[in-house]
Amino acid sequence: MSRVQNENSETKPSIRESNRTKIIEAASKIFASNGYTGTTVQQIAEHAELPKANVLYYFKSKEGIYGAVLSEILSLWNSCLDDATVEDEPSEIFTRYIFEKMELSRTYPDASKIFAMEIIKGMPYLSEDMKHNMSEWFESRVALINEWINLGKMQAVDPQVLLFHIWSSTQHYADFSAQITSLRGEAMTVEDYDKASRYLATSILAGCGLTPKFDIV
Amino acid sequence: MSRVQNENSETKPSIRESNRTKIIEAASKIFASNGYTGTTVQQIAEHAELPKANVLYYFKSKEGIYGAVLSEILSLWNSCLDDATVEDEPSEIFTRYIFEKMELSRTYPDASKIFAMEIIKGMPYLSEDMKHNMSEWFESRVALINEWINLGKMQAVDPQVLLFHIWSSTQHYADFSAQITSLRGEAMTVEDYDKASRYLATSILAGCGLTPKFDIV
DNA sequence: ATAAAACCTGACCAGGTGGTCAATATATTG
DNA sequence: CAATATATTGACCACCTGGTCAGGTTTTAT
Repeated sequence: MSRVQNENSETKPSIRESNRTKIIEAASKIFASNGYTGTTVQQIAEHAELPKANVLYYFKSKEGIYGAVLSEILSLWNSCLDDATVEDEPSEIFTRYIFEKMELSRTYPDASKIFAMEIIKGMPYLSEDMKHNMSEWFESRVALINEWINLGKMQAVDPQVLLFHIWSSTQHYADFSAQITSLRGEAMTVEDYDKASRYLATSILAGCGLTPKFDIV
Repeated sequence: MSRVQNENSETKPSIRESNRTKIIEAASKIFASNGYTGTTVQQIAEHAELPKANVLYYFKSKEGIYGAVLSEILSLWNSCLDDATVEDEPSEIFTRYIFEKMELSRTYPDASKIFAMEIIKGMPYLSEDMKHNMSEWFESRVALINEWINLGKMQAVDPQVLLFHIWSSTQHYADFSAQITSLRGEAMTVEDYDKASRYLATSILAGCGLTPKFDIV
């Protein structure tokens, strides 16, 4: 009974977990704006308000910190698309998915940036395990979309290209926020995100011969 | 007679320019896959087949090399959208622009990657000059699109959001090529790029109430 | 030919980096 | 209250990095 907030199976009280999350949060910010090699353990330590040696006590190495950050990020990547089925309406699922991805970009821009840089550099630290999970997820979603197409629920578009389209256009608002803010002259507000989401949903769904269902988001 | 290959106005023979471009080309590759801080001058020197001290003879500093690479990249960024006018048909211009951006992603993926990382990190090295140029270009294109809208040549979509959409969905194929190859199981061919370009043009133009003009690309 | 300019490069250095370690302090447990 | 596990930390080090420089070679100009 009680003690619910622990996602881990271990019953370790807290100080360990508390410090580890403090470090991971600090590291995420710095990795996002400095990149992996541009980040020093000293910087992470200062941001976490811990001595450097203490940081290295919880994570044996800088690479260990980075790995923890990466896997933390991937655990965020769950979405409504995960448990969509053939019975669902693609227009609803895609609309919701686009809004979800946009909300993720708005709420966790650092996570998106770190992931983006990792991929741009050729995924040097992404474990085979993570790649495998990504591949499985991707294949199953491609299969699902193909079923929708065969059922005549949407136009015949290449499912892979469609997924890339959704990812790129939504993640862009996190990854390129500096440029967007610079060009617009001001940062994106929640309303701006909503407008952009509606536009993206309209355009992307139109490319599938669908009309977005805004009432459900 | 002969000596045509010099793009610069100076009549300096060649050795200087030849070595500088050798260095910049080598640096582009390494910056793209290692990032700024992840790249060492030694690596650039080896790739350019020059001793390190010789590299530092042509560029005073690592930052100098990076700056040269960045400005080289921005000089690639010219496109058909630059000299489009109100008289032009938006469907033609956008179709051509999307195909151009995709061709750029396919042909110069390293340039796109370096630029993407620079922006993700918050544009720390982009000169005020370059930012200013980008802003001017952006504002004038936004104004042009607004004119098209006022003339009823296309649906009323936010021009800023539209441009971000085009950039993100096309540059994705350069920046995230590692992920794309990994998920597809094979690299994108020229035909794959063409298919994806057609799809993107269809979807993005549909979002503006337009139909792409494939015959002109 | 000769002087001047441009080019080349091995050797070197000061500063910063990730990571270790031994000593100490704190918390947990029986 | 031990005693044992966990947590904390300053000091330290081997290594790597960007950058310098003096002395050399080659090219160009007169």
